[in-house]
Amino acid sequence: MMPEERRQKIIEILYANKSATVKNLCDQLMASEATIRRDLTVLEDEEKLERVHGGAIIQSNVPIEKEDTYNEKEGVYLYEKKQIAKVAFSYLRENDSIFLDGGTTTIELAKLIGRSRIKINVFTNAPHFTQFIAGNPKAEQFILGGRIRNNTLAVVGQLAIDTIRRFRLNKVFIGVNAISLEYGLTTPDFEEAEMKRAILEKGRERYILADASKFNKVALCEILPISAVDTIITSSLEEDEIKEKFKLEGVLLVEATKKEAGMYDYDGDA
Amino acid sequence: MMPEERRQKIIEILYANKSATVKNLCDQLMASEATIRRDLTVLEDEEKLERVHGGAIIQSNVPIEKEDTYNEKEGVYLYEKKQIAKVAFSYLRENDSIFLDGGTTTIELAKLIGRSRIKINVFTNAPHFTQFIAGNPKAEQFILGGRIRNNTLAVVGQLAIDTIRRFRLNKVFIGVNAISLEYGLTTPDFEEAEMKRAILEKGRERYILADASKFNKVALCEILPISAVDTIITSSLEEDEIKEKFKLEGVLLVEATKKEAGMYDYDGDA
DNA sequence: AATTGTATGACTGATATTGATTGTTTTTGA
DNA sequence: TCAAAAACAATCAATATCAGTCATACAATT
Repeated sequence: MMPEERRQKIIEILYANKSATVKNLCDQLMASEATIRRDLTVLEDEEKLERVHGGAIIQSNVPIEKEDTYNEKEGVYLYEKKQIAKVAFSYLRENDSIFLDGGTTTIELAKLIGRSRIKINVFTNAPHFTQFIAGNPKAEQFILGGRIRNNTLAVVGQLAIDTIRRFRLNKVFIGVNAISLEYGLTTPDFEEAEMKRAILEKGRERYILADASKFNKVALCEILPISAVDTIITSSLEEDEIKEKFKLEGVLLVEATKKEAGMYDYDGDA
Repeated sequence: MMPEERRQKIIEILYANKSATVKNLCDQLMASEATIRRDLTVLEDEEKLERVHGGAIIQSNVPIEKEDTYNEKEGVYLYEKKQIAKVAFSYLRENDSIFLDGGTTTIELAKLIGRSRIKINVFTNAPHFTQFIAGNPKAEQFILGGRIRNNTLAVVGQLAIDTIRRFRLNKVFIGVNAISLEYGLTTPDFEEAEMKRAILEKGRERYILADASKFNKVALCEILPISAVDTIITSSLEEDEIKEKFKLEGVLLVEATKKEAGMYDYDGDA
């Protein structure tokens, strides 16, 4: 078994049981204690679990605020996300009806909308976005109802999917965890995948917001193939080769650090 | 069982039963008294419980974080709201299904739930509450869908009212702007009044959270008469006369700064 | 073929956890 | 108030778990 594969299984076991001992994991994964301990160390560094004496426990307690301040320390990714959000904002027009999917990139777009005075209807499945968007008195907000996943704070479930089908959306903006030419758009959680698919199917213009780190990755749950979206907004990619391949799929790849025709600039408090 | 796992279970047992003896915990967790005592010492250092001779009780006086700066304009009322929220929290039990109405008092209750580990289902029409409640991994959250009023950030409208009717709620907690014996509960916005009425009609136990400044006031839109609620939790009122009149209407008036039977004390030095 | 890098498991001294035992403190009830 | 009972803290030895080191295995690269 490959190391990554084994670590993925550790996470799965932890999500199922909330905790696991080292011995336990050894038996299930046919690995030595040393290997399991090394895996746990790696996964703890990635903040995917919490080590305790004897094993590990899952800490599904990941408030968005914490994540935000974490990224703020990281710096570089937050900057990229802000750049991507600016480009996405430049695609908005007065009287658009848009959908904003939950995520750390789309939240930057929500903040931009909240600081602007654009007249717009915003649907979202991310309850915590509303306080940012509310800063713009000309924005009308709608939230999907349903159960909330505590770690991403996104609404998921059948009620939400049923509701989204009742609206006509002009533009939809979705964040994903992984983009691959072969496997399309994928994300780790099944219910979120269902939700994102339903949203994409309702949008007339479909935008994916994803920084460069998301490319050529695959997560557990399939959303849709690449061809199901119109535009991917990302931070700058090194390889031109990748861009060409996306063009062949009928997808426009926009890089945040370069200007494209048809965009107008948005500059914070202008 | 791993130490951390066992300590989490201790917290769970305490939330379910409000208190536990050392012997009791020994039996449930198959550990010696020495081990349990050590666990209790650790958990007390982490301020997750309070040790007493013979065992431990829950002590939900959670560390106050920076959030005060956000609400600083509220000033003296914020203290009253926190006190009211603490009393409201003391009415919660494991596996309750509650509704939390949007408002500046109920948000303090949301924060308490988020910092606790009580197992509870929370329905709300206030999207911005979700990030607080998400701090508690054992809380399941549901949000009503619909249009959001930008000034209160509460979901209103027919879709939300239709949705709330599909659920059975154990306890509902509502904030109001004005309470009057003659005119009942009133609030300035028509749609919010509709919403609050729908919620109150669904609740088995109905609690109103209102500080003393809300009494003997009338706002534009009628919600329901006083008799439609079971308990009003408020800060201390000067006049005993008022309390008597509420009692005649079949409403229990609880003052946050005084102790009442049936409440468990969760702030030792209050 | 030699080298580099990574992954793995075995080993070892260090650290943490546990239950028993002891003597001390607190509670209880006459 | 006093004495018995209960609960407690401190200590110790046995056990479990941990982190670090080393040698081996294997694949990719030189």
